[in-house]
Amino acid sequence: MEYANFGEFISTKRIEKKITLREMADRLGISAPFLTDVEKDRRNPFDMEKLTQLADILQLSKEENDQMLNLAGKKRNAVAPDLPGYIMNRDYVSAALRAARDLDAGEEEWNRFVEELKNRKKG
Amino acid sequence: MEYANFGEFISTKRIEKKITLREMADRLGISAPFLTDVEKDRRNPFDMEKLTQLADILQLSKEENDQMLNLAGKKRNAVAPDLPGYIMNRDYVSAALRAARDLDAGEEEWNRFVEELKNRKKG
DNA sequence: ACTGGCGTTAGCCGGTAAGCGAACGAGCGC
DNA sequence: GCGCTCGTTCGCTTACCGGCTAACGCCAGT
Repeated sequence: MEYANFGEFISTKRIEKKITLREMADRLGISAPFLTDVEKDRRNPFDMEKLTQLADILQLSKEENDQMLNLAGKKRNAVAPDLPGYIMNRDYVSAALRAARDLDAGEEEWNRFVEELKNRKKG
Repeated sequence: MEYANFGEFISTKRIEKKITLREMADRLGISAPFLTDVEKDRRNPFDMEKLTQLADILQLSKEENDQMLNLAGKKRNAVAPDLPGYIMNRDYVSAALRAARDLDAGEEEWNRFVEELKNRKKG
């Protein structure tokens, strides 16, 4: 499924699960007005803590969760909020990203990297 | 060289180059008090535009520049500010980062990725 | 002793974001 | 018609952050 933004995503998922807006707000520990604003894309997505709760409440699959995180990042015009923690303080990751950027690595090259990782970890 | 934080880095480099604080502030288009605060690590590092100017003023090598960007990121508790632009809107990069995280990829694996990239682009 | 440059301090301002309570309008069951 | 639930709007408070001006204390030179 395609979603225009983070708010639309969580709104759709919430309604699918037949959860009321006020109930979800309660479960997240926020007010209903705040939640409706986020769903309507008038506020920024939540912080990671609430995003984690959200994934639990909405029972998201890993794919859906990744999608949600990406949408959360895009609205903030930043990287998905689960990634900085991994990149930060791993200077070799930063260095690799710069190398990939400077060498114009494309999608296939990144995918090949992932495949090799999987093979190596499995074998 | 090791630097405790971004401010210490730019302060050290500035003094090495025998540039006065007020002069550097002028060149960056900011006030001297603001600059001193940043050097003393009491304010956040600059935005990318000023970081680029800074690299030019201080005549940083690529390695020094990367180091500066990493330090700028750490102070903000975020990824180095040159990277989000590359990661964002490249969902395959986000996906690869998550895969690497979940598979516990180590430094050697990331470095191998970079080496392969270099070989492929060169050959 | 005076000046001038240097880094620094203190305090202020404007913008933006998180988050809330009060109150509202629409729909529905009785 | 009444009352309830639901989503929503309005306006407010609080906090942080970028950036500034004014003014300070410290030397070095004259």
